[in-house]
Amino acid sequence: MQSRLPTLSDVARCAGVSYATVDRVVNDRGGVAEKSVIRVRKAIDELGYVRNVAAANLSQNKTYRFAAIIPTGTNQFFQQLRAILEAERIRLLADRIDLRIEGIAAFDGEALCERLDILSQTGIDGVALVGTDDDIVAQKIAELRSAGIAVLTLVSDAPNAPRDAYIGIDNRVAGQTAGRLIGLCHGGACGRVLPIVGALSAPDHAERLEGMRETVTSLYPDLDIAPVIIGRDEHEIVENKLRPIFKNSHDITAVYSVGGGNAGLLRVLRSLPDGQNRPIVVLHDIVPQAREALEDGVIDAIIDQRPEVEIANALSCLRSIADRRIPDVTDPILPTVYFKENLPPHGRDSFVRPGHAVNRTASGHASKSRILKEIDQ
Amino acid sequence: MQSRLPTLSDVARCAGVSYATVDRVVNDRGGVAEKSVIRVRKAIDELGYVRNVAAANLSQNKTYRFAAIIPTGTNQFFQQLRAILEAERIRLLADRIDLRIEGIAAFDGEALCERLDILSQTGIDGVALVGTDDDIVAQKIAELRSAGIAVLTLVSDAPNAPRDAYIGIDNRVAGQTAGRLIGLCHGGACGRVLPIVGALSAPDHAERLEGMRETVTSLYPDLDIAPVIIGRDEHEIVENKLRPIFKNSHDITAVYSVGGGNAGLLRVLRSLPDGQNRPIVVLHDIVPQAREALEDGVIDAIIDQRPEVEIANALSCLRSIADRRIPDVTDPILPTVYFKENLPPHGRDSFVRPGHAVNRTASGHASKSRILKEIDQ
DNA sequence: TTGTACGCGTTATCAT
DNA sequence: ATGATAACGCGTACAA
Repeated sequence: MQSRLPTLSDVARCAGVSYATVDRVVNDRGGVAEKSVIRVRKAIDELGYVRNVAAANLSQNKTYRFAAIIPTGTNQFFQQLRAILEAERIRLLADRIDLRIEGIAAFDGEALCERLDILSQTGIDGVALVGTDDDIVAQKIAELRSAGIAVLTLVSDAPNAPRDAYIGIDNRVAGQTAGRLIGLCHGGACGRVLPIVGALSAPDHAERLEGMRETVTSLYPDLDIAPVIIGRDEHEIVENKLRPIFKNSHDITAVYSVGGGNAGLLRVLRSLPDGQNRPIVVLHDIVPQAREALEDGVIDAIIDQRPEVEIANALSCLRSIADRRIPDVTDPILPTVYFKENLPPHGRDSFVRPGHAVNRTASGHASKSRILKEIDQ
Repeated sequence: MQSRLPTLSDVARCAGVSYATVDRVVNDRGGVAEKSVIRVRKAIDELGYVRNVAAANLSQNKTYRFAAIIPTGTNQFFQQLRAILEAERIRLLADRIDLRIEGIAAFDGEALCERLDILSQTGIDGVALVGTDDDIVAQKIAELRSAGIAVLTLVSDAPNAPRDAYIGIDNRVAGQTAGRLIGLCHGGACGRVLPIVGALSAPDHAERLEGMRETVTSLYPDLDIAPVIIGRDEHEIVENKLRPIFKNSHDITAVYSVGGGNAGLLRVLRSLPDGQNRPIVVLHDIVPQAREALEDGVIDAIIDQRPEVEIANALSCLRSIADRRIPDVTDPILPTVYFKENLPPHGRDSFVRPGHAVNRTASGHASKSRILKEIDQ
């Protein structure tokens, strides 16, 4: 029935000390007599004091300055990632988080380093980037962290770099899952799996490939793995490398595409002659074309990394680090398998039905108009 | 470079009106001259004003009072759900959310209604409950909402009840996915699928069963569906009903268990004579025994509903409704397929590596000791 | 070592 | 129709 939770003042009164003393105890600032500490701790326990985060944030009145560096180019997944970030901007501003979204050429460690240099000079609290297996990147990350800037790797880790955290799926596990799926779909028959990657310098691509290889070779010895196609996540390159393979040899029974450029793969699949059985196809990330292909039955499964969850976790983590708090323990992001049946709905429908508590009162309308306005911008 | 975002005072100054007038415009309180409204709107646009939610929350100094009603009993999934909620309590208190966790017999609409009556008298802002297909429950939900209490159904919806929202997976889709998996694993061979449910009055169970039936009958006509076992989510009941079936007939090639009581199923599976091939097994929800079974190869796949995500969404949604805001559009929760390979790690490991920004400063230690203390309780 | 007082941006109330 | 101002709880600068 208590409608008001205890405050630091309540604790001070209960402990018979001043507000400032309680603050010193609570925030470990030191310089407090031992017996005062004990009395304060006791009062906190008795009253069940819990720090009010809204008040704490307000009193500091700090605007966090974060940046996200996302590869540009035709890769639809990164376009989607960028769109999710853009859509979050206003919401984040309401929590006093100022997010810059930067573009950068994919698979280019030098360009990434340059951008990081510029960013660190403009003064930011943290940055999220897509990791590369590249010594100069690891070096630059170390520099940033020495300068007190939080660094997160997103989607793909940066091996040997002292980043604060990696936010993304375990890509080896994703590859193993793909291997399991492909194996299952062969139903004991022989076959040959064709892997497609963007670049082997991208740790996520390399790890997915390795995971698939592990599972297939150990659990499905009747399956063979063809030489890897390297497509730089560009659909033209993928298409051009793939066409001759499907034209000249008919032994490919499965395709595992770990990265982007799948528009090229799909064009090839859709143009296969009727007589030629289409291979089992597993690819990554629900982007529009992949979704269509799954709905049309041109491919069999998509492994997704839930970019919305990744971004939410990354922002929460950046904030915790900037606050010098222990990061919230978020659940690890798991590679998620989608078939035609459990493909998520297009428009991010939620299951919320309109009702009396929403959209009715004056303040309800106020919120609505504000929100609509924000979305327009 | 701006380290301070514009405030309502800034807007007032820019618009040449008082603080209170700006507040009236921003919060649609009315009673403002049209020309003032226009000037304020213009100033807001020019300055890029965004409401500071920390300040807003602080000024209201409201503690939300929510309740969650979770079935008791041996069902491990609900035990897990309860544990997740318990673990969130202190965190929630820091955001001034007071969460009560209540227990109730499973599949018992009357008991649920009684509990809801008691709760509504103690004064709460919102409640989350596991829905039942039951007229008196629908009736009671309507009463609560008329009294201004937000009502969410969690895990299982309540058909025809005017709840504010349903937070959970689409259970028909989950069933369809199970059907697809079972079909794939048969590799074109004939077979007979044995479904196990807790109760058909539970909408989630009924829908999963129906979804599986749809996919199997339409896509895999060589598969037959055996009469449904009703086990009330109790492992002894499940075991007792299952033993004779596996003893007397050897034609079951797959089992789909939509609910709880799987300890009984697993005992039966583990004690099958060596000569008898174990069936393909798909079940729901990663609870310890199911995890072990998947690791041991006793079952083939688990369909999970990510209870942590469900709870996070439910709380966020309750808060929005209590605030009379438009609920955040959260991504729909999707049934997630796990094989042995992509089973999430046990201890909720995150990918965070310790580093300089965390656990070092004085305030870092303060946070740490507080958090550890909270966990002990 | 301990205590006081002000600022943060919003909401709500009271006065004009 | 408009304006002034007191909370709200925490962090912190400064005084004792």
